[in-house]
Amino acid sequence: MISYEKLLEQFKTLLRNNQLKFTKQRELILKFLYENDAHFTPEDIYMKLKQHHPNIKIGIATVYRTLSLLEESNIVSSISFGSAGKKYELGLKKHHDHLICTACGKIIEFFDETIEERQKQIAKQFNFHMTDHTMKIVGLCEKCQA
Amino acid sequence: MISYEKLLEQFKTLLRNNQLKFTKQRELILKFLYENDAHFTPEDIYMKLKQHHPNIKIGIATVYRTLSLLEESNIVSSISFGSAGKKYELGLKKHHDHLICTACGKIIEFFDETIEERQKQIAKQFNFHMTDHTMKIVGLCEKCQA
DNA sequence: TCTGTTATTGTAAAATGTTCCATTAAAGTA
DNA sequence: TACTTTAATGGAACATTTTACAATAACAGA
Ligand SMILES: [Mn+2]
Ligand SMILES: [Mn+2]
Ligand SMILES: [Zn+2]
Ligand SMILES: [Zn+2]
Repeated sequence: MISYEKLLEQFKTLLRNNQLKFTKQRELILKFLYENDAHFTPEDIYMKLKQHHPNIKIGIATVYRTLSLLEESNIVSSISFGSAGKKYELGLKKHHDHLICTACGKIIEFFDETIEERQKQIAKQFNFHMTDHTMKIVGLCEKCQA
Repeated sequence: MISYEKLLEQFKTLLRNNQLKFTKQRELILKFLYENDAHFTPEDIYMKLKQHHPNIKIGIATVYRTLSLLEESNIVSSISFGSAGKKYELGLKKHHDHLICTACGKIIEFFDETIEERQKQIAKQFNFHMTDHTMKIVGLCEKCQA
């Protein structure tokens, strides 16, 4: 797993290469996701940051904007639910897909080489240049079946 | 492919079995999706219906509600995009997944037995009761690569 | 460190999507 | 058909997400 310092350098380089600026707000959001290995809505992140950093001013719009930027830059990834909206997580872990429980909202992560390989073949078959893919298995987790 | 009359009967039966009512608005939306084999946003459908049926009153809220109902009833299915929101299509076709071009919005449909089978195995492995699954391959279509 | 340029910010407004509620319409019964 | 019950509707209120804009902070160069 990459260290936070390395990640920060990587982010700063990315910003510099695109004539973008490194701000307190952007750093806070990146750090929050680095330190909290779970899936969060923009609102989740906004509330937590306001609470833990009352001295630093931050607006909800900036959270939305920064998450979009981080996602475009492939630093975070998102999944969306039927109702609960979009949730973000740091995308540093090896690529994975999700099982989502519709009853309790639990998210299980998995990786399957066979599926990954098949996706590449399908893209090729349609002369499609794949830049990303997502797969969600929706249903009931073990507990919620009871 | 099922005829519209059969589909309508199926829908009416479903409504009856759930003490729901068959309304002009619900019929219009179902018919629109039956007659137009593509992917539409709720706004798309709302505009088209207002335009082609100026005599029948319909509200945007009803379109959202009806699409949700139809999706829960497994009559339509939806895919969501990065920006363009959620798009709906009639779910009568054999289950399939999607390739989405980020440049022109083109949607290609595909079905892959290997992936379907693997998904079942993964759900089983996590003692997960799968009720649905979606997979999206995002990238550039043949044309947009040029 | 000071200064000039420009991207980023927070706030407010706009746009999109969801929920509430009083009115209307569907559907069953006589 | 007339009557009764109850679900569905449109419009407005509300919530969430995106955008516009003027003020501000980052950063490069002197
Ligand atoms: Mn994940
Ligand atoms: Mn489709
Ligand atoms: Zn669960
Ligand atoms: Zn394309």
